[in-house]
Amino acid sequence: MRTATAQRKPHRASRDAAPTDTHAIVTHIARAIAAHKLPPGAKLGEEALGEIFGVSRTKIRQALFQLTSDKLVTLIPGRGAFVAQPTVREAREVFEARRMVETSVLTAFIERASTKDMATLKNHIAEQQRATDAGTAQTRNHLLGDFHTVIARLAGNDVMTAIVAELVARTSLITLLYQNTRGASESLTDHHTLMAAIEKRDVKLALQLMVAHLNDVENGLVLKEEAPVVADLKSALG
Amino acid sequence: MRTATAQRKPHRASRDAAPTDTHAIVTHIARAIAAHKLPPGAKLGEEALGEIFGVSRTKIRQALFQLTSDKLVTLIPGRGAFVAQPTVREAREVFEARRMVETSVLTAFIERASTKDMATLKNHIAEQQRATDAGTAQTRNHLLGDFHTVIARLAGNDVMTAIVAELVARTSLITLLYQNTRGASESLTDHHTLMAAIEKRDVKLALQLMVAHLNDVENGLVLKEEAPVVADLKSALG
DNA sequence: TTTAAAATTATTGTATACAATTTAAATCAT
DNA sequence: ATGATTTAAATTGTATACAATAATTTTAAA
Repeated sequence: MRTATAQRKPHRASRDAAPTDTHAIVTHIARAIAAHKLPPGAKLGEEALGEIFGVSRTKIRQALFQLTSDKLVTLIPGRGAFVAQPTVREAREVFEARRMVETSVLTAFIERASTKDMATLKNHIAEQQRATDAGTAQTRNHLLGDFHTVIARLAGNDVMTAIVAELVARTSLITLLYQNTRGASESLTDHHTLMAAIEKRDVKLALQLMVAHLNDVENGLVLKEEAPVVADLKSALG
Repeated sequence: MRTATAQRKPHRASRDAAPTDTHAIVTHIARAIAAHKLPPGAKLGEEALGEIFGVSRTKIRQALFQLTSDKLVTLIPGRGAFVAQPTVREAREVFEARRMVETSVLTAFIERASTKDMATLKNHIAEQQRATDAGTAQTRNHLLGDFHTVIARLAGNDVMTAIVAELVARTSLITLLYQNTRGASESLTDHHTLMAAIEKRDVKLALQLMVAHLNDVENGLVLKEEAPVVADLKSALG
């Protein structure tokens, strides 16, 4: 069945470390990007990543392709993979998309939410508060973004949830590249105010607040084409 | 630098056929699915596809991963790739997502469209008409779906355009799986009526018509869990 | 004959080999 | 020295090798 040629170094079937799967690698890198450990423009060398994750280039490649389709990584043919550097135009489009998508999702949530859903959401805000008071910047930022995804999830539409999640991830890259002058505490305040309107099931007010919130974040950015930032790998992926 | 072992059959650098790139493969398979040549549930064997496209499994694999992230293909670990079979729930969610997303996009289009944009859209409908009168079912269906994507593109937001395009592609899979009883001519009529409202820049009416259109398509489906359909490869990818 | 078990064959998952580029370094001319 | 050319090293793109798993067929038992 197979044309036998010459024997080489044997493939090692059982490994010492865990058999890290592709999804884990994608998540790990995505997290590092969201946590601003890997700045926009950073080179993502395949061999280097393979070494870090104890896996061959094959899997790294898969991960990089997936990240590319998530728009977190840019793949330049023959040159390699880099952490994406969304343009000003793309940044504006992502924010517009969020206004469009999240207003619909929020409406659906308010119309459908059970008392339990409301409690879940309030609880999430409490977590955000705790992380802001006494957590790392990384978890705080993650939770602040995750809030929007959670609303989508509780609205009960997985398709919309995936869309929101992708937009939120892209936003975190954007806010790093165009240093937002707006602090995390302002966002948290927005979330509190928004939650109050949601709980009263005041759709009109809630939509107004959501749009205002997204606008404020966008306006807090310095949306000018910047000189690319660069940095190294090994330190970022602890 | 490299540990030389034994020589094997040489890699053929220059090929006889065109050096088909991954994107072309993705498009080709996606088209075949949209054209209903590859029914939901059909097995997508790697070796077989490689033979068809004259390329190794490596590239086929990449293409299948991409199609999986587009939700047109389902990847079962250890078992292989299959044309996706969206569940009833997923189908409903895709339609809800389209109502949410496309109303926002349509509003933006009407507010921003230049006279030229209007003409472009009208021209697209004329194409749809021609394809319905005297074209293949494949191009007709493609154009009927593409109409929605074109509105997004003309609205000027690439992020939203990508989202709409993905939802439209998934819809074509859904309409096959849950045989829609509604004919193409009805959709075309809807498009004509919608265009009239768009041209008058009557946002309220246009939104009403768009939602009604999407609802009618959804209601034309038999949304019951069906027994899987299956079929072969070679014939589908002419 | 029908079912269960074993052996066989085919397919997927992952690593590696090698060609083609691209990047970096070294050499040479101005 | 500075800039252009050549040479060398590293990196990416693609195919292939082999291991592991799943599907299939064959054989054996009931």
